[in-house]
Amino acid sequence: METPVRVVLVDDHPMVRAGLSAMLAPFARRVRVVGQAGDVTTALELVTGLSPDVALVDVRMGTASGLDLCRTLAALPVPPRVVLLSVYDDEQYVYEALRAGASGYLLKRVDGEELVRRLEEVMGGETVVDVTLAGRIAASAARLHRGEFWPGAHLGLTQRESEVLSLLVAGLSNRAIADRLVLGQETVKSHLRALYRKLDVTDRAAAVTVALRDGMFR
Amino acid sequence: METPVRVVLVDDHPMVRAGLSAMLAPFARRVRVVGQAGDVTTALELVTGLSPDVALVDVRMGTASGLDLCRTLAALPVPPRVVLLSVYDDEQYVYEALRAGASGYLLKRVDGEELVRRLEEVMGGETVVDVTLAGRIAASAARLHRGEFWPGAHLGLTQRESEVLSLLVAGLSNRAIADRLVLGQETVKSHLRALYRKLDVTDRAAAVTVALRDGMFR
DNA sequence: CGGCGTCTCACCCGCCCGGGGGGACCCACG
DNA sequence: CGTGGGTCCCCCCGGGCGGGTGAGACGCCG
Repeated sequence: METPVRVVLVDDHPMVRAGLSAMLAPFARRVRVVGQAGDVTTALELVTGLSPDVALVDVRMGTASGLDLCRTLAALPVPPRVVLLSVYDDEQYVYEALRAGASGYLLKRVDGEELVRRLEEVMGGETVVDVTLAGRIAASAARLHRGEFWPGAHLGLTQRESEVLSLLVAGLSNRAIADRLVLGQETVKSHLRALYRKLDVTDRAAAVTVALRDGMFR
Repeated sequence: METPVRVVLVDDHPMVRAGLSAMLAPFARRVRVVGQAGDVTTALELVTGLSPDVALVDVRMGTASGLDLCRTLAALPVPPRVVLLSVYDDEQYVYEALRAGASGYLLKRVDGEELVRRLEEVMGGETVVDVTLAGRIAASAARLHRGEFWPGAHLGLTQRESEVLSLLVAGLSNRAIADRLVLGQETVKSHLRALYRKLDVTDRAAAVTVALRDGMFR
């Protein structure tokens, strides 16, 4: 066993910090919490002062974004590895996180043993992503290979229909949709009819309901 | 000092449970954590078996809703007080929570001292709401006193308008809405016009988008 | 080459819907 | 007691929308 991983916790909830500390306490020989911060400024002071191995950062700290902090930390002369913690199991966030320079993206459902193992993996140079997310990312990658990448493809919508639907959800009229997509409104009506048939609805309001409930758009 | 408040923790994140335990540990004489559950079923077993004073429940447990659990617990022969914990500082959730039978709605930013005090207040029969939320809710106290709890009340919708909107989201036509509510469709149109004005939209599709995005209906 | 699906556009029809009036009743509030 | 808001209903009107049908252009695949 090597020297323990030195970790700084960054989260605006005292509760979460206490939870992390408590969870990591039994593994003190492998992971050592050397500091805690509840906001971005003290987090920066702490990291520059202590030069920890890893900063364990919440992605959503009230108003401030953990992603921004991640970028800031990654730009330091002696950057720590940054592992982001989140409750959002959304693929998109993972991409942003890794692009922001994070070495890991874990969900808050992890337990102590798992967390310690992941932190050690990060120290070994690996990039760790929560397993459930990793699975989904793999699945969506597979979909990409099959060519299904626009929202609604799983319902048999064509790309164009998906575009029309997104504007419909945005509240645009047929005329406005036509202008936006540089089409005649008759064309838009054609797409809408196909859309209604595939979504099994009879009007635009119901189509919006189906689309939003399905999670195709936000 | 009376006997300590007996609390059961319900949260799908082991970390949060650990954090709560750690935060409450220094106050063992006032609050005692007698059990922890990571899912709804074990939570039910625990509560029925231990009959705790308070169940401290996360509103958002992965897929399951803490609100549903709250309703279930409130329907038990010997119901515990239920205090919901959340990261969402949205008035609407508070309404739903209280309607679901909760005795409290606290944000996860609370510290140990605060939490202990709140739990004791709950045991005293009070209904506790996070102070920042309480302030905002006080603004609409008049509505609360009149018992206006329907979805959309926070946007100034009347109860009738809310009913119409819900059927609109369900994809019904004006005629169908009128039949369902036993009204003339001219009346429905009246309500819809008021609705469009309040939601700042011009047609039903946009109204559906606003309603669903706001979380008024699912 | 000849289907097949997608995307594009057109014409016609019927009517629901949005927008503008107005007016009735009831009840709470001042 | 007046006033204001909520609920309910009515009229008219024009346009947007849903529904049907048809067709030309393009790319794909067997």
